[in-house]
Amino acid sequence: MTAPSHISASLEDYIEAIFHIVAEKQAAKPRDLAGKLRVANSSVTGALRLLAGKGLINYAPYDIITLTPAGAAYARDVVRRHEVLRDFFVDVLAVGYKEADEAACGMEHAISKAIVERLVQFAEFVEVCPRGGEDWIAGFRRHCERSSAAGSCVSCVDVLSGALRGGHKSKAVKLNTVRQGWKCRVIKTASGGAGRRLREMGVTPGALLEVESAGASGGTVDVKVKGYHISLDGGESGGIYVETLCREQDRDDIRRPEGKRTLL
Amino acid sequence: MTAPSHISASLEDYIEAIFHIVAEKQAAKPRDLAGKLRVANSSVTGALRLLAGKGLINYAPYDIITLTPAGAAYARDVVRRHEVLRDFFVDVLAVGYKEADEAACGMEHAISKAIVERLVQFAEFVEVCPRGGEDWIAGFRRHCERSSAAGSCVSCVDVLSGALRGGHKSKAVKLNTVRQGWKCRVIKTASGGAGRRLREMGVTPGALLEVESAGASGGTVDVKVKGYHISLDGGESGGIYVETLCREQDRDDIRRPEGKRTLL
DNA sequence: CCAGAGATTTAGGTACGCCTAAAATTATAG
DNA sequence: CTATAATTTTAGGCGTACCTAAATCTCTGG
Repeated sequence: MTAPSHISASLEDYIEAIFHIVAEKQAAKPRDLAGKLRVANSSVTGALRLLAGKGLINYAPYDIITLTPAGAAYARDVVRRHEVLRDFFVDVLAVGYKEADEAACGMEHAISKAIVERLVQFAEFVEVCPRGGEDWIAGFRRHCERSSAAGSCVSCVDVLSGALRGGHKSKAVKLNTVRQGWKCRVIKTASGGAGRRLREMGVTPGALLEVESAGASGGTVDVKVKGYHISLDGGESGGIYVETLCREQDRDDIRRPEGKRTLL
Repeated sequence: MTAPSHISASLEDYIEAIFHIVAEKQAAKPRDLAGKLRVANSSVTGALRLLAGKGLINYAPYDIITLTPAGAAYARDVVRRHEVLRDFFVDVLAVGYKEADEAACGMEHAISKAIVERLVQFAEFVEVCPRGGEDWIAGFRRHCERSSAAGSCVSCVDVLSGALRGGHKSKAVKLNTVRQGWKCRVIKTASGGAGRRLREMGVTPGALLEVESAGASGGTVDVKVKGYHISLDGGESGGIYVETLCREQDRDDIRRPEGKRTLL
C-alpha cells in the first residue's frame, strides 16, 4: 500500500506542480500542468497514468486530478526540499530569488535528507547564534559585491577583528616555502607577464588558497583557489607572497579518506 | 568546433570518471568506466561514441580513451562543481565525507554557475570573517548534535551573547497574538494530548518558527517550522508561548514576488 | 603461433520522457 | 440543440540510457 519511496525526477516535477495547482484551485487539469511544466499536453497524459498507477493521484481520463493522501505526503516532501534549498540560497547565500528558485528546481531531486536537515539547521544557527544574524549576512553580501577585490571582511564588524582572532599577523612568506595542507592568503603576486597568467586564474591579492602538494620535483606547488586546482612551477610560486592562516586539520571523520573514491 | 556547452547528466558522469581515471593512470579503458559507474560494459560503448562525437574524448573501437582539450576543460568544470558542493557540505554544513560526496554527485549536474560561486565565497567568508572561523563551525556542529533539544547556540562563545545582540529579552507571548511575518522561538508548548501532535511535528521549546499567516477565521495560524508548513487552530496556537525575534524584512529584490511562481 | 581467457563491441530489447498529428471527448456559443 | 472551439487522449516516432546475450577482438601463456 505504501507508495514507492522513489519516483523519477520528472514525475516529482509533475506531482509538485499538481500540489501547487490544487492548493490554488482545488483540482488540476492536464492543461494547467502542461503550461506550468512547459511540455505538450500529450506528455502530461502519460505522466498522469504513471502517477495514478503508483497510487499518488486520483485520475481517470477526462476527469480532474487530485492528490491521494500518499501523493500529498510525497508532494509536501518535494516542496519542502525545494523551499529549503531556495530559502537557503536566498537567506544565507544571498542569491536573488528567481535564480535561487531555478537552481532549487534542478537540485531538489537529488538532495539527500541529511543535507536538507543540515541546511535547515544552518539557516537557524546563523539566525540564532550571537555571532551570526542579519547583519552578519549583510556583511557577507558586501563581501560578495567586492569579492574580486580584497576579498576580506573589512566592514563586517571590524570592532571584533582583533579580539576574536587574537590578531595574529603572520608575516609574508614566499608560496614555495609553504608546506602541504596549509591555507594562506595571497598578499602580492609577481608583477608583469609571469604573474598575469596567475592573476587571470584567480590568484590575486586577497585570494585564499590551500597548498595541496608541495616540494615535488622542481619546486612545483599545487594549490586550490576558489575550487580550481592549479599547478605552479618553481618560478611562479617563488614570486607569490602569502600569509599563512591555518593548517587543514586531519579529522578522519570528515576528511576525504585516502585511496580511491567510491563515487564520482 | 566548440563543444556543446551542455551535455546530459549521464555523459557528465562519464567524462568525470574518465578525468579521474586518466589522472591516475594516463589512459582509461571501458572496463574502468563500467566499474566506476556501475553499469554494464556495453552501456559504456554507446556513451563513448556520443562523447567522441561531441569532440570531448579521443576514442576508437578497442583503443584507449583520453580527453581532448575541450573534454578536459569540461571535465574540470564538472569536477569543480562536485568538489565545491562536497567541500561546502563537509566544511560548512559539517556533513560526513561519504554522505557529502554522494549528495554532491547527484546535485552537481543541476547546480548553477552563480550558486557555485556563492558557495565558494561563503566558505571563504566563514573562514575569513572574524565572526566566523573554525570555532564558529565547531559551534554549529555542537548545535547540530543537540538540535532536537534547545536548538540555540549556548556554547558558541557565550561571552559575545549580550554584547552583539543587545540582549533583548522579549517576554513570552501566545502564538496566536503574533502577527504575520514575524519569526519567533518557542518557549513552551501545551502539555498533554493537545500539544503532543505539535511536538511531534517539530514545534518544541527552542524551535524557530515563522508566522506565515495569522488572523484568519477562527484564530487559525499558519507557521513554518524547519521548512514544514503547519496550520494551527485557535486552541493549538493559544497554548504555545513564544518570544518574538525579528520581523521578516520586505526586501523586494530577494523576497518571493507575489502572484504565481514561474517555475516549480 | 595459437588457444583460451578476458575485454570490447554489436545486436536487440525495455523503459522513460518528450514530441507532432490525428482522433475522441467535453465545453461553449448561438 | 447543434456546430464549433477547446481540451484531452491515442498513435506513432525519436533520443537517451540502461540491460542481456552473442559475436569479435586483444592479450597472454605455453
